Amino acid sequence: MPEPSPGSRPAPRPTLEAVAERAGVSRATVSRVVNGGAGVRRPLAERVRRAVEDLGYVPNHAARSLVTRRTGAVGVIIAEPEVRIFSDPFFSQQIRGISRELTAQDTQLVLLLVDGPGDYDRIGRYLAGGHVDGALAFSLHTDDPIPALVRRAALPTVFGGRPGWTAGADGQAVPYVDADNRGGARAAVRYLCGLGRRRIAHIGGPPDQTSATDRLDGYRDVLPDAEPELVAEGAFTEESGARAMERLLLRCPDLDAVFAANDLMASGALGVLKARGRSVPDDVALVGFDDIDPVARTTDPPLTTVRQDVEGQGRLMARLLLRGLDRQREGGPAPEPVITPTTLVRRASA
Amino acid sequence: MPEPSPGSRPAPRPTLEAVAERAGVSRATVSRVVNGGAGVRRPLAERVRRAVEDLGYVPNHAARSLVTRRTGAVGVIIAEPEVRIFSDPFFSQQIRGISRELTAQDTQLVLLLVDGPGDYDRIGRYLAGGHVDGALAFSLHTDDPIPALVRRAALPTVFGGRPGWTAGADGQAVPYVDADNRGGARAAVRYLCGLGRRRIAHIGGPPDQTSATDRLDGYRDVLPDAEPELVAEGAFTEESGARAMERLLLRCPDLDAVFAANDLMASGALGVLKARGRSVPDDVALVGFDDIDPVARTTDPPLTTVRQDVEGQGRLMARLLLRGLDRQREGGPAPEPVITPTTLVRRASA
DNA sequence: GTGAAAGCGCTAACAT
DNA sequence: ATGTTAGCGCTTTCAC
Repeated sequence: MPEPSPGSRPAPRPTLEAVAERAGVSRATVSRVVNGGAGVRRPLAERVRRAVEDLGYVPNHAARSLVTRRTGAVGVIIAEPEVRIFSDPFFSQQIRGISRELTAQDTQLVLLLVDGPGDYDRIGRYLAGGHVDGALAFSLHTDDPIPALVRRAALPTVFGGRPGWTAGADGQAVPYVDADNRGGARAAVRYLCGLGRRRIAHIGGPPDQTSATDRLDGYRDVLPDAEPELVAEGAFTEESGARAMERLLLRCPDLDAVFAANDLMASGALGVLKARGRSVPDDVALVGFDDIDPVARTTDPPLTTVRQDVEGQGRLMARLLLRGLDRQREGGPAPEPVITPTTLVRRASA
Repeated sequence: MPEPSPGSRPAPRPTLEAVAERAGVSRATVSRVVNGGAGVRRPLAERVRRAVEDLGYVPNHAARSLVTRRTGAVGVIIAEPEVRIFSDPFFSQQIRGISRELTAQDTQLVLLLVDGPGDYDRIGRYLAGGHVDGALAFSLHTDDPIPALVRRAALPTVFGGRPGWTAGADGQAVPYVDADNRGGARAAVRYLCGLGRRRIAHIGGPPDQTSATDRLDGYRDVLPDAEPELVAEGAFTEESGARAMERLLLRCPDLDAVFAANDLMASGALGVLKARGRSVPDDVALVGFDDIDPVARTTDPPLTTVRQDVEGQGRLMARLLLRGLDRQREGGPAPEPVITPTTLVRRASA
């Protein structure tokens, strides 16, 4: 029986050579056909394709990589502070977007989880080791060691979210994809103004994340004269939003609107508002940010919020990197940052 | 200035050859040193190591892979029905465990997200393409196409969770890692019995997942004569647990205990019980399964539940695969399944 | 348009 | 213990 018995070695995969022989052509011709078939006459190409099919030929990636000097893989770095990413729908969507785009470009996604401070070393070596053609990283905090790593590895990298340090040490622009946080915040606050609200508070995120500071900046763009008491700092968690809301209520009992820097905090704030007997949106109008999937539409009332296309951002990150690879290979410039638009989604909370 | 100007090509990486020349030895010797240095005299090895250091030599992975026929990477397949995995703490922990183990073994994690039925084809080609040495897959449903793929690709694979089909088409055992679902369920139900409960109901998971059927089997092991009315089917979601609880209450108003096949459903059931005025644990004792992180300890009352070490399972999957790789390479047998123990965690709900 | 030939950087026999 | 040598499977000039 030709059935491989449990103890037999795996069958050796057919090589270009084998295909060439079967098709009665040279290896070079097969190679051309396999790689798009440019410059090969139809009948020949057909014969080759048939031979490939018959033999079940699959190109050997290592051999190809050895000569092309491309791995066809990119690393996605997920740093320690973000280990929870997988529980965060935000990241999961972004990864999904990245995966979609990479897949479409026949590029592999190598997941690099940073699992502790000691891991940065390992990741750095890996990146420098030429295992991947480029990297994607999420730059959440200003003191992240990742940027230095990829810089040292001289590896093309695109960041998700505007990095805290805007330019590299050598003045090169750092490529990143980010939502228009500032513009979205402006839209939210303007909307509240348009509703006739006069005492508009803000619950901000942690000041070491640009998404938080950018949204705060947007708030200030519209309300440059807002009293400092109207701004409370949270940590992007529901709990922290609740605490911030309590402080705000204490400091400014007369507030009539709140713009929270994300939906989670908005949800926390909503709970406190209701518990304190303030009706939303009648007494206090509430706007969030992100339009995060279950949260924003399942609160009571559902949240008016600023939507950003997270999956699209992921796709964009991958696309930017892949485009940049070809260019940088030729010594071209790194790709420019991309800011994706946001839209205000009206629901019942404002 | 030796600083690479923005328009310069990336510096070519030093090769074995360069190191050999600098150290005044042959390529073979350098190779030996780089790969552990067995059989090379101290002083020589030292000289080589210094040269490696000086030149910043990093082995070319493609070249090595070409000759060793190992890629040093494994694919982690995540199928469409589980796209939410990233929001599921269960999977995120498992991935973390996998990542930890692979990292420790210097093996890369290539993430393969199946993004639709059409993707199975692509994944199949990829797996057959020799890009990875093995695969890790989660076999949630009985009709999953993944098993067929890896089988066709003749790729060593370890499953997370017992697959629905216990043996391969050729009678080979399928390697997997799973919690002792049946034993854990038995422990839970026995515990309820020990509490003096006499009408113990069960909320089961979807019957096409072995984790659900195994837990049901465990329940039946202890209560072989339980009336069918005491068993309701859920879908492992909080909502489905609530619905199942409602049905149970209708059919068996006199029940005094519930064993739910996971914590999410237990949480849903808890809500219904409280809404119906049944106090937990006084009127109805409740036990869950998984000890899922925020859920089990934050319900009111906190859940008594069956804990499984999910991260450990992930690590085990990776370890099993890597060990199996070496063996199977020599035509050895696939690794045996591993069942990890569960422990009953007593909290306030039972 | 097609083929011949020269490597890509490395490991593993095989010599010594 | 170390060096020599022959490829691994592929792409890519360069002739024809």
